[in-house]
Amino acid sequence: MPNSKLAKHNVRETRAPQPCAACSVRNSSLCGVLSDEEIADLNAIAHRKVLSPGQFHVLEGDKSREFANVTSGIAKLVRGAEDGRTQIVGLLFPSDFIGGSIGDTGNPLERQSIEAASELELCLFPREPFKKLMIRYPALENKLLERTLNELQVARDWMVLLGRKTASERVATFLLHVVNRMQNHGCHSSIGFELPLGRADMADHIGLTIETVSRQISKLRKDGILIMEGARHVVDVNKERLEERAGF
Amino acid sequence: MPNSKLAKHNVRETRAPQPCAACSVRNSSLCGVLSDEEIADLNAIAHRKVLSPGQFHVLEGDKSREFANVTSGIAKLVRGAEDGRTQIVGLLFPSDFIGGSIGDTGNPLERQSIEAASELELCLFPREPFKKLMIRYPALENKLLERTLNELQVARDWMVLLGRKTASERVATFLLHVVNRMQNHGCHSSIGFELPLGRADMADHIGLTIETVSRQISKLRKDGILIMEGARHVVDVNKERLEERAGF
DNA sequence: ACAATGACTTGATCAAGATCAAGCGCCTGC
DNA sequence: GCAGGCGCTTGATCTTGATCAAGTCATTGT
Repeated sequence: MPNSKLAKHNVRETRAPQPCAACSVRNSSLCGVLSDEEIADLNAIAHRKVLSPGQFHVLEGDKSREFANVTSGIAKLVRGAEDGRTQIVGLLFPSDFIGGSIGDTGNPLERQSIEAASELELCLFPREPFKKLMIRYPALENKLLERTLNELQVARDWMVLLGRKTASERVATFLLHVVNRMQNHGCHSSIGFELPLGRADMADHIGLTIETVSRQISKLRKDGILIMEGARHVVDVNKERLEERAGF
Repeated sequence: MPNSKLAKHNVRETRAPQPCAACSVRNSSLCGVLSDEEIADLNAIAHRKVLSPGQFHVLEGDKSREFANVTSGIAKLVRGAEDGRTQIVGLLFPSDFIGGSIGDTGNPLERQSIEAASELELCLFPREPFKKLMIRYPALENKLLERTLNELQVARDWMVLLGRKTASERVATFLLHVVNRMQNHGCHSSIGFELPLGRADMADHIGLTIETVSRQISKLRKDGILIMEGARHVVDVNKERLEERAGF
């Protein structure tokens, strides 16, 4: 496991080192709508990037903005302020796509970036070539629209959490989300799973402080709803009781 | 001005009473990407609906879900819980489009609806015919994608507000949004404008209580940043000072 | 082995905003 | 004109979660 000082120097970036055929999210990602012949065009414009935990991939600035697929690992979509306050506006799991905003009139204030929460692999597509491919393959654009509309629903669900839920509801809701996504991606073996975020990141995602998150998790453990070994490894969860606590 | 009991009975619904040519948002809405000939196809599937303040247009249930354009008035996108807690996840101004989620696998929990904040006119498009038109006119789908990506950005901005901003920052941010949108839509004469939401709705949009919103507005008035006549009519705002208070 | 560091936990205290409680002004209907 | 209701304001008090402050535990470097 690389330490963080070392990590800053080992970003690797490669151009299409292997065909999409070998990609672990070939079918579950956006790419799933393209045939093996069609996907060659996508492969031609793609390049991969590997990030270590804590490293950033910046989405700001409209000159070099790219679309991206998460091919492995977990990423945080982060928005920050100068004064240190930050908000994680989304988690990205393998097969998730990052669309950014498509318009060329993008405002410069879009201070949003992707931060690796684990060892992370991205498949990047430069903006303009990708847009041309969407014109050529309408199914691609259609799938992106469908996913974006879904993301909008998810973002609005989160607005309800941030605007109206209590601390214990927030933590329960967050854990449910993680458990569900982990199960969908097969990262959830019978021996449990690792929480993708530490306490500080959870706090930044659900709009609380580290201490409040910690206390709420302790309470869930005392109440037997959550069984853990150490601070990150979840052994078991009682989803029914968690759903009760999540409210709504 | 109809009282709310009367209002419940005068929903009017008509099928394409007049061509899109006469529509006040013909060019600023999604429809702007279609030529006069092409728009006839859209007109053929459209029907209009007029709502009085407080009336709902439900978006739940995947059988009859429709896409919609706001042609005049202002609407609230509302998500609610059984226990009375409610969150306004967006405001809709003339020319805004309501996409909902496009997938046919829509979850039934999508308890979201549109509530008229003023006299409101919607132009509704049944789901399936509209999707067919998007296939026929790719520019339509492209424009919808562009708008949806923008809405996602806006929703995530709001997540930062709800997760990390203080009460006074929230109120200032909200007022800035309203002023800017009002100016864009020409609803902002030199004699000022009416706030589109009452205190309770503002509270539900920015995640506060009525009382806190009221106190913050009183403070802005005392500080001379906001000049009002009565509780709803804004005579003038100092945008620079409001931006300072909005933070970030 | 041992200091140092960083992630987490726990307790004590504080404060921002919620809740409770009047009261005001305005409109509406009788 | 007047009672009633509604939306808003303002004040007093309370609560939730933030802040401040140790302390634990595991890991890492010397």
